[in-house]
Amino acid sequence: MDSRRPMRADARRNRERILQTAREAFATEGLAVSLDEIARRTGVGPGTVHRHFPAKEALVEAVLADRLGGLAEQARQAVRADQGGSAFFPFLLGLIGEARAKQDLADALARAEVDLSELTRRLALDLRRAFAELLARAQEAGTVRADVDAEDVQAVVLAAITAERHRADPERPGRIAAVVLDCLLVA
Amino acid sequence: MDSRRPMRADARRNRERILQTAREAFATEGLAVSLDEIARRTGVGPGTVHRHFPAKEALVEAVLADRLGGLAEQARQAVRADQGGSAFFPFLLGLIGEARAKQDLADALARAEVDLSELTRRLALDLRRAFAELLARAQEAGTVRADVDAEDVQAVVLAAITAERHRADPERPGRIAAVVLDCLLVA
Amino acid sequence: MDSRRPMRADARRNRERILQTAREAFATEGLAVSLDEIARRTGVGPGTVHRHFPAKEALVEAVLADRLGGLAEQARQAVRADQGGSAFFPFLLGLIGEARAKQDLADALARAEVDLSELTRRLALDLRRAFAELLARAQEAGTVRADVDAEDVQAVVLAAITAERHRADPERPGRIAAVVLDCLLVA
Amino acid sequence: MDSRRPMRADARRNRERILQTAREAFATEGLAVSLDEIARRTGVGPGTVHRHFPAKEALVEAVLADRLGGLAEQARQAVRADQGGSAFFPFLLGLIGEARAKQDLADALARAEVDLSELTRRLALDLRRAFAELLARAQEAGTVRADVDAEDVQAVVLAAITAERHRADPERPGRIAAVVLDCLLVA
DNA sequence: GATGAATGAGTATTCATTCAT
DNA sequence: TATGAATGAATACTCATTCAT
Repeated sequence: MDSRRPMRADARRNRERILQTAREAFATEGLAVSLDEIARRTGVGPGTVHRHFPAKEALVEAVLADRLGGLAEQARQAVRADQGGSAFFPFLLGLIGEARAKQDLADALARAEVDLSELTRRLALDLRRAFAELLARAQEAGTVRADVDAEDVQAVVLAAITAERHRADPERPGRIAAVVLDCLLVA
Repeated sequence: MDSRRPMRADARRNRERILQTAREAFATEGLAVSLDEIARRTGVGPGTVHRHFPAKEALVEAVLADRLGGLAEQARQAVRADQGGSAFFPFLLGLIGEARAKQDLADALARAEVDLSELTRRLALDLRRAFAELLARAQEAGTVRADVDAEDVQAVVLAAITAERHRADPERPGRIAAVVLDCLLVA
Repeated sequence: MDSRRPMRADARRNRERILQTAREAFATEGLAVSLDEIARRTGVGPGTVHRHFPAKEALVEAVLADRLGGLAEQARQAVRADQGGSAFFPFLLGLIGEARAKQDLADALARAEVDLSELTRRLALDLRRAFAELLARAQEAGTVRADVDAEDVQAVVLAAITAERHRADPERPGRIAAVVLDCLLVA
Repeated sequence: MDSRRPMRADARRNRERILQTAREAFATEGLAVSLDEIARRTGVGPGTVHRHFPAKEALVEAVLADRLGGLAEQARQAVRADQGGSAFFPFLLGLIGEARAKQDLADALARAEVDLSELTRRLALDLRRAFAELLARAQEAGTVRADVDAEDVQAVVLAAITAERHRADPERPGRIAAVVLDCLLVA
């Protein structure tokens, strides 16, 4: 395959549809969903899935990369919109809110540091950088405690997502996450 | 199995040994470990595993119930030893510390509320009650914020475990968990 | 599995039946026959084949080893029955005659020297030794040319089998093989 | 494909290139090489391979026919150059020597008589005729035993190739083949 | 009760072949 | 015509579950 040539329109469409199916399947049912099942739900043959993603791991990674890419872009936007650290908490809450609907985000964050390909590592780094920038501004503004770093914040976000997932209160969405995030405030 | 008749001594011993093997296997390698493998490690045939646990799910639940039972007992001890809410944070930190070594604890807590059998639900309730008692005392003593309930605390503990698992600092074990737990302190 | 304990009677029977099916399938259709097909023909599930032969290569080797073992035993008998080199040509002709019916024998000889397990190598060596003994006696008796060794003879036998396979004359079975074997006579 | 119309120049060129790739691939790696792989190595799409060779078997046959055609041409040259049967053994030795480098020749000879198309059968016949001519002259000259026919000789050649392949002595290439060919000499 | 052999549906992956672009 | 994407049957192998010994 000549990777410099753009993919044929129908192929690209199929690739997107498979990715979409996989994203949902992995998010709601976990990574154990079989490729045959994903093919079936997408409405293509198993061979088509394999053409686009030579091994299951490749599909998992593609889903992950897609997610990380989106997050990194959101983070960069937040940096551009930021005024004196004001974007920090809203960004985190947005992240958590999104994760409530799409469970795979937590997986993306959780696995971001491990066993991944070059592309994925680069995207994770992009995200980390924007994260760090937002954090630094909030710390300068004195709203966030000084003894945490970007990785800590990422861990806390993951923690908040986890908490939210297991203590979802339909009446007050995001409440428990907000409680957890409180730990980042200056004392 | 006729549950009214006590099990033969050797049968009970086998059941315990299988449970022990499964606990360790699930904790270190995840639920994907095969029953044949658990049988092999225990030194029994696969048929024996099936006799005690008719389906894999039954074994998973038994491991979970075992874990929850242990936690509930620990919690009750903490209640008995408590002096003016003093046992609250040490108990949580103990929980988190233990979870660092044994991954299945997080799963136990996370799944405690869902899809489980009568026995498991009862044990989860026992745990919840002791938890609530510890929390109430700490809130009366004024060390824990008043706007959280026992379920919130459980979610925060799960959050702290998650954070700790993804931000493990060998030099300062428990640091990020402590940061997260800070959110429970009165403001 | 405790390999010191004899296999259960029914298991041994199944193992033999699978081996038998595989022998015939490999001999008549080549190694490309699928394990599922062999299972089907034997009347067992694919899992049963896998229990006895963990990978396809293991089954191929088992078939091969079986064959080599039989050949080695035949060769040793020929050595015991030999009188002044008299057993040499009859043994070779017997080999070739058998190979006419069972094609896998040629494969067994051909692959005997390569890529094989300890067991297989040992059996191949046993065969070679008996072969060499028969050859030495025939050479001493002056019926076989002195400038060939046991490996040469094996190659010539393989050659004769090949020739026989492609020049099978139903009226005079073994004729072309006999012609080829003539090259071993003293000039 | 309309065989009455000459192929377009570029199409013919593609056909040749695919054939060339297949020849090398089959010779060095066996028939298991996939058509996609052959397409890739040739630098065309899999559809193009299929256009020229509707099924894999057709490609295999084409390679075979190509080989047989070449052999027949060599044989005819040998006949033209022959002086009183002098070309017989050199031709056979040349064949065997070539087969040492290119494994597919043995396959070509071995399969020449079976399951093949009209074209292939005709080429095989051409080869057989030239073979027979060489043999007749050598028999007239009294160097080759009278009780073998052209098909016998072909079988012996195949046998010698097989022997050579399994008893290759790097120090004396062709030795075992020469030993086998000895069986054709008059006694 | 225990054993471990057998079952068979299920998994990831490959590849000859078809067909839309 | 050429391309390469899609198809889907097939392959080797796994494993929860059943059942004869």
